Amino acid sequence: MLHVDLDQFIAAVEVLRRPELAGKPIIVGGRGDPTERAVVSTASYEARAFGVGSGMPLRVAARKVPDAVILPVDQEAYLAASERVMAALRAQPGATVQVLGWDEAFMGIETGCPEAYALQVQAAVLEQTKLHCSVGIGDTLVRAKVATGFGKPAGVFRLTAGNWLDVMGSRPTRDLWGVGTKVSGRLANLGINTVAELAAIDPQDLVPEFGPKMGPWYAELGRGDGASVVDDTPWVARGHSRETTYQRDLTEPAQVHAAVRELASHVLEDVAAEGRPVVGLTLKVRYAPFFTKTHAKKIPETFDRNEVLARTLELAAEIEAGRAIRLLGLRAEMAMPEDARKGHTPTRGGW
DNA sequence: TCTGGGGTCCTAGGACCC
DNA sequence: TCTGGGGTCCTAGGACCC
Repeated sequence: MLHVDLDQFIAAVEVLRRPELAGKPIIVGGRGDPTERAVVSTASYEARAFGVGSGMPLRVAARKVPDAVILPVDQEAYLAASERVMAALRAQPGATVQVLGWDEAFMGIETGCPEAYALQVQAAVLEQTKLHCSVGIGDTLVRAKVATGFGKPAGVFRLTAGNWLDVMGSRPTRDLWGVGTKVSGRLANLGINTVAELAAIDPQDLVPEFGPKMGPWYAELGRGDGASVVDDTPWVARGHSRETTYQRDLTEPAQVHAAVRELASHVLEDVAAEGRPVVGLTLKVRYAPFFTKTHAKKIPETFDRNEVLARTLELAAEIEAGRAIRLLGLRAEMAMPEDARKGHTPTRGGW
């Protein structure tokens, strides 16, 4: 299968509508104001050369690249561009397309020459959207996904059982898709530092540290093994959430109350659009400077606005009085349709 | 340097039941 | 009087991804 990933997608979309920005260091984040609390969504390659990356505080990024063009996030524009890209992928002969996010997808295909097919995909995407992408080829989803990183920018790379360890074996476990800083640290404590070392481990040996599911899954990841089926079943959201980071911390009870109501009304709109009952609520509170606490509540199936709002306010009552609040988030979990797929995908994450 | 906003899934521990 | 063993549900929190 193939994994297709657009190159510096958000920055590229911005350049499309403002061609004079081509070749400049572009940073997209928040409302485009580096004095606000916000982080970088995407930086162009020119900005990345200065050490700017996704997730970095906008303020810090602006300091690193004084000449950067800093732009606000425009989700509608990226979504529209994304839909054109996905349409181009779906139009490819014999392709099953599984969308992973705005700017990436798996493609299941039958072909004698995947490299030729990949070049064809790149040409089609470029022709129909004016955007460049990189393509990974693999015999599992994990290998295809990891391969794309070696193809960037605008290239093609193939990873299979045959060359996986040659390419990845000496790399740190952190380079694997699904291993972050925490897990790589815990693996290091077990004496496992490289992908090759992880690949050699008996899956059962990781159960005491990571549990019955994740332990064996990490071992599989080290080998690059796992699912190899591209699934184009339409995605069904498990829930919806809204979060707001306040530019100034909330300190007054009345402010908190108003903020919770605001949040709840947004979440209710999102849920209403799906037409499925709410079965659980989670209120997330970040007390300044960085302590996060969640309050969760299962609720009887209900669509009812007032019911959900009342339950949200019950949760809000658990907020500690007198503490400065930097962020509030509310997540509503929805009842799943009977036939919705569950646990098919090989990793966690927002798709 | 000081940390967005949208998601998914897993685990541990306590409550409760038989 | 002291306490098995299994199950489910719920809450809280963690980790990761884009």
